[in-house]
Parts: sequence; C-alpha cells; structure tokens
Amino acid sequence: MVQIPKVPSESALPSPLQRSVPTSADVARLAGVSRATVSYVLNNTSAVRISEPTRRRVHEAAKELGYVPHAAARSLRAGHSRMVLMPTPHVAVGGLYSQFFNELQWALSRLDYTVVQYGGVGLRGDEAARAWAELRPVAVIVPSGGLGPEGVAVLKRSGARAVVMLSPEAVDGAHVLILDHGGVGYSAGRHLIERGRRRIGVVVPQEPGLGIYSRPRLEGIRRAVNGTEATVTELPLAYDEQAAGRLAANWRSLDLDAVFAYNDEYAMLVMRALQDEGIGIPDEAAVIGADDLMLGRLLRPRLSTVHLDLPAGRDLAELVDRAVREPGLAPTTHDVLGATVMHRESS
Amino acid sequence: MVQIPKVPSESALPSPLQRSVPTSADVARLAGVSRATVSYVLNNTSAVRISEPTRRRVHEAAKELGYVPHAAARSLRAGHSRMVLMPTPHVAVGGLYSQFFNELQWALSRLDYTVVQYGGVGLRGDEAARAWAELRPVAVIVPSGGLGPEGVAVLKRSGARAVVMLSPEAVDGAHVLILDHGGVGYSAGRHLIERGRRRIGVVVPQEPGLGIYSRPRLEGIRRAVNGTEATVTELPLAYDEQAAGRLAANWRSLDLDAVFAYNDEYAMLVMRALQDEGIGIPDEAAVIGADDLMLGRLLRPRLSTVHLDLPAGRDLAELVDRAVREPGLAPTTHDVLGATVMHRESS
DNA sequence: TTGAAAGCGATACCAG
DNA sequence: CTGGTATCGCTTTCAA
Repeated sequence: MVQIPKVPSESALPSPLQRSVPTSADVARLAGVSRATVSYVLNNTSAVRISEPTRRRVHEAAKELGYVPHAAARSLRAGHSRMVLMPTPHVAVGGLYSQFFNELQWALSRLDYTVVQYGGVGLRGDEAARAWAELRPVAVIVPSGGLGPEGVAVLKRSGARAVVMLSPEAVDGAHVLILDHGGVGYSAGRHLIERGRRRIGVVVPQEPGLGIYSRPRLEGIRRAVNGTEATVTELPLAYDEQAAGRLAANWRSLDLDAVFAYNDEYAMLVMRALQDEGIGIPDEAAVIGADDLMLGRLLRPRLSTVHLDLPAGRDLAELVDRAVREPGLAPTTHDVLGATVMHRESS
Repeated sequence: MVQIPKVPSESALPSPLQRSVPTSADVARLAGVSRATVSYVLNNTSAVRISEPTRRRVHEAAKELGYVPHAAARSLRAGHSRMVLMPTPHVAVGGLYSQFFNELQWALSRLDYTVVQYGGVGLRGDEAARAWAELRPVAVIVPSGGLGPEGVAVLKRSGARAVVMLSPEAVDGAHVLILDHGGVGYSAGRHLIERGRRRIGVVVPQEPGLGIYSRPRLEGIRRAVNGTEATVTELPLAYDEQAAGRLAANWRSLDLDAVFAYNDEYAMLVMRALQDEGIGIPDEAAVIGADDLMLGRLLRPRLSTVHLDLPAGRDLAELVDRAVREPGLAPTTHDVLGATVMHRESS
C-alpha cells in the first residue's frame, strides 16, 4: 500500500473567513423579497404567479450566493422524503449482484427516487433497523435477509411505506422476494446425478458472510440426492491457491466423482487445482459452478454452471413504487430466483 | 428474467390506522416529562443530571412507542452532520475498487462517520455537485474525477469541510489523490520492451465509462515506447467472446508480438481467444494485464500483470478526518497509485 | 403579486 | 433536577 504522507497541521491558519452557508433567507435579502417568494420562484410553484422581474432577481441572487437548498430541512418540513435506502451488503458479493443493483438504482432514479446506499458496518438486525429508521426513508430495500419482523416493524413505524427484502424466507410485514438458493444446489445436484455421478463434493466457502448463500445451496443439493444412492460430502475451502492445492492433493483419497463448487469463481479455483494435479475433467471429476459468469465460458473445458434468473431491477423498482403509493397494499411474497443448469463441458 | 407478478391493487384498504411516527414530544407526554428531559436522557447529556426514576420512565416510554430519533431534524438543529458522501461510480468498476471502498467505508465507520453512497445517475459535473450539496455532507469523496474546481467550490460553500478526489489530475480546492493510470501503462510498456517485444497491441475497452482509465493507460504505454523502436497499436475491443475471436482471427495479419490488455479480465478474454486460434503464449504473443486479480494466477500460462498499489482505506479515512477537524488545512495533492509489474509466465 | 408567520423534530440555553 | 422556549432552513397557508 502507498502511504499518504502526513501533512503538518497548519495550526489555526486564519482560513479565508469561511462564509457560513447561504440560506433562502440570504437569497431573499439579496433579492429584496421575502423568503416565501424565494421558495415559490425556486420551486416553480404553479399555484402562485410571480412577476418575471422578481423571478429573475431571485434567480440571480441565488446564483450569486451559490445557494443550494437544504434537503434535510426541506423533507423535515414536507414530512416525507423520496429516499430509498439500500443497506450495503456486509460481504463483498459478486459481479452478478453489482449488476442487478446498478439496474435497480437506475430504475428507481427514473421513478424520481433518491437511492442511498448506507453502510451500517457493525450493526445487525434490529440495531441496524433503528439506524436506518433514523434517516426516515420512504422505502428500504434489504439485499439479503438478516432482518426479522421486529426490524420491519421499526422501519414501518418510523414512516417507511415499503420494506422489500431479498431473503431466503418470508418475513412478516415485508414484501419479500424469495431468492431460493436451495434451488441452485438442487439443480446442480439433479444435473450431476443425471450425468451418472454418485459421490458429490460440495464446496463450502470459508469466508464468513457467504454462509447465507452457501448453506441453502448445500441444503438444496442434499435434497437432490435424497432417495438416490448418491452422497454429498462437504468440502470447506478458503478462496486461495494453497487451500485449493491441498484439496486437490487429497482428491483421490476423498473418492469423489463430482464437485459443486458454490459458484464459478470457486469452480475456477478448484478446477485449476485439480487439473494441475493431473485429474481429468470431466472424466475423473465433473465440476459445476453457479452464477454463469463470463469467465466460465473462457475456461477449458468450458465450465458447466447454474444460471441465476434474478428479477429485473425495473420490476423491483415498480414494486417499490407501487408499495409507496398504496400503503394499504398487503405485503407480498414471491419466489423470484430461477435456476437453470447451463451444461457445457466440465460435467 | 423472472417476472414479479403484478399485485391487484387493494383499493383504499383502510390500513390499520397508521399511527403517525412517534416524536420526542410523544415520548415526553407518555413519560410525563418535558421534551428537554427526553433529549437529555436519550443522549446521556453529561452536563445535566437526571434522576434515575425519571430516566427509567423516559426509556420505557421510548421503547413502548418504538421511538427513533429523526436524523434530519437533529442535524438541522446541530448545524452539521457526520455524513461522508461517496457518489457511486457511474460504471461498474472491478473487484479491486470494491475492495478498496469496503475498506474505506469500514475505516470511516470506525471514526464515527456515517458513510452514504449516493446514486446520482443522470447527473454530471456541477449539476451533480449541487445534488450532493443538498445533503450537506461533512465530507465528500469522489471516486473518479469528473468534478471541476467550481463543483468543489459549491460543495465547500454548502458546508463540506473536505472534498477528496481520486482523480487523474489535480483540482483546485480539493484534496486530490492522483491515481496515475499512466504509470500502469508505462510499466507494462517498459516491461514488454525489456523482454524484447517491439510491436505492441493495446486493448482499448469499448465500454463507455472505462475511457477515464483506459486512455491514460494507453498514453502511458505510448510514453514508454517513445524513443525506442517499438510501436503501439490500438485494439478496440468489446467484452465478449465474439469480439475477442475476431481479434484473434486477425492477429497474424496485425503483425504484433505483444498485447497489453487493459486489465486482467480483458487479458483472460484475449489470451483465451489467441490460444484457441493456436497462437503460442508467450512465444508468439506476450500478454500482460493489470489489477493483479486472483484469476490471473489461475490461468495457464500464468498471467503477467501490473499490480496497483491503492492507498490504504485507513489512510484515506484519516485524511478525511484530519481535513474535517482542521478546516484551515490546505488541500493537498499526492501521487498515490503505485504500479508494479508482476512478471509471471505470459510475457 | 407579495409578505408575515406557523410549524416540521430535536437540542441547548436559561430560569425556576 | 426539570421545564419553557428559541432556533436550525424550508414550505405553505392566510392576509394584505
């Protein structure tokens, strides 16, 4: 890491008399009108007609002072805001989610909402909900579970008209889009079994925050082997080459014929390690990932994967908008995570 | 994409009498004390001593009502906030930046700042600056240029005590950490020339927002060949397999012996396509990427790359904190992007 | 067409 | 120890 040099603190340098920030009252004074008039002009209030010369004077004064309205004061007065709060996920999620959230953000902006990602780092559950509630957002979108019915209640009591969660399970009071990661594991499991595999290893990432995804995926593959003669073996794995190397070195003693690698990045890591150990893919070991990243198509053999159908950001934005406009709307719960196996060459 | 089913709008459902959100006045009423006392108790104001029974009553009332303080009202009254605003980058940047920003966010939280990522989608330059200024953040961290001295001035006039930019060039009034992407290209160029390459292709991504990074990298490699007999050829490339395939098919007619692929992901794409075309790496074509992603080490041959030394999030957080606490501090400008070639097997 | 003033929610001063 | 009250910046009636 490059060091940022420490700057000698220029003690008590009499800074150029930091003018305090201009308010609408300052604009009014400079333009020689009342604050009300300033408000009318700058907000283009249609209910009131202001003479053209006055408008110009106000605009000029505002520009001269560099006036910028104070959002907090405004929404305090208005009693509501159009802020949609989206807590940032605690763990670095993959490129798939980034893309989804970009799309969502864009769609919400189109509907005239201000999207704010809030970094509640140390907080969990209800504590987090309280922190979010302090901002009085009109809606909250929680990317990944972790919020119980009490948390939802806190948010609603403090004015949130919609709480939308992407969660593995339904939560009382919230609109929930159920991202059934179990289906991802299940699809992978069915696929491997259909291709004649019986002794399936399942990579379980060691990164702490990934459990909410990896556990359901593991459960899903367990469901898939249920009633068959196939077996499932957990393979804990850190995301680094050494760990993958150790796994590969042990591979033959594990006596497995397939591996579901949690996602494509872990799959690449595992596949590389197995190949370096001289293990043939897919003959000796079938490998399947998940997320359908571009990188999987670039591997040799091409990586089989489970493609995730996330909801369109646009649809989610519309759900939020509807919930905001009709607070009476009963919270809904939908399964929205499609899982489709993309069979390529590694399985 | 999975459709979210449209919900029949339950017209005018008499919602369960949405109690309006509780204020400190409500708490005061329920506890039988004044609003001032509520404030003292809930903020643990040390200058004032409140009797234990009163404290308990206030706390109980607050809990019963589910009271959550109103951040906007509080900071309006206080005249300042501890919000650090970080506009979200317009273009999906790579995993390297995500990691850096996560670290930064964590470090700022430790210093008791509230980090807010703000999605100003359609806005650019001064317009964006005005939108940010409305939130009255105590500091603004701009991830990637695009803000001129006027924009900085707007932010400062509206109360921002620090404006920190990660930018290719110095900007008046802002603390600037110069991310010299030119150095990345330069290092790659020097490396290739030292290894005897003379006809260097440089991948220029076609994704719109990537120009701010790719242009300086290209300029850097131009600087590196200056005064040598080596040449530089631009290779526009979209991030998909077809485009890479076309490039590879044309490769021999281009008569190049090396390629700097903008970053590791493009490098993987290009390397794969070249290999599929039967072009030997590094013999026929040397390939070097940038960003030093894990994936490069997993490729065969292992990908040479330019490692970027980003500033530590912790250091940047401290710079922000110092600037906030000493507004008189003169804005500083530092070069902070180290570039180190990691020579592996592809070059 | 414009101005005076109330009030959004929380805090901090000054009395009591 | 506790309560009244002015205040932050802005919008919006109601009067003039």
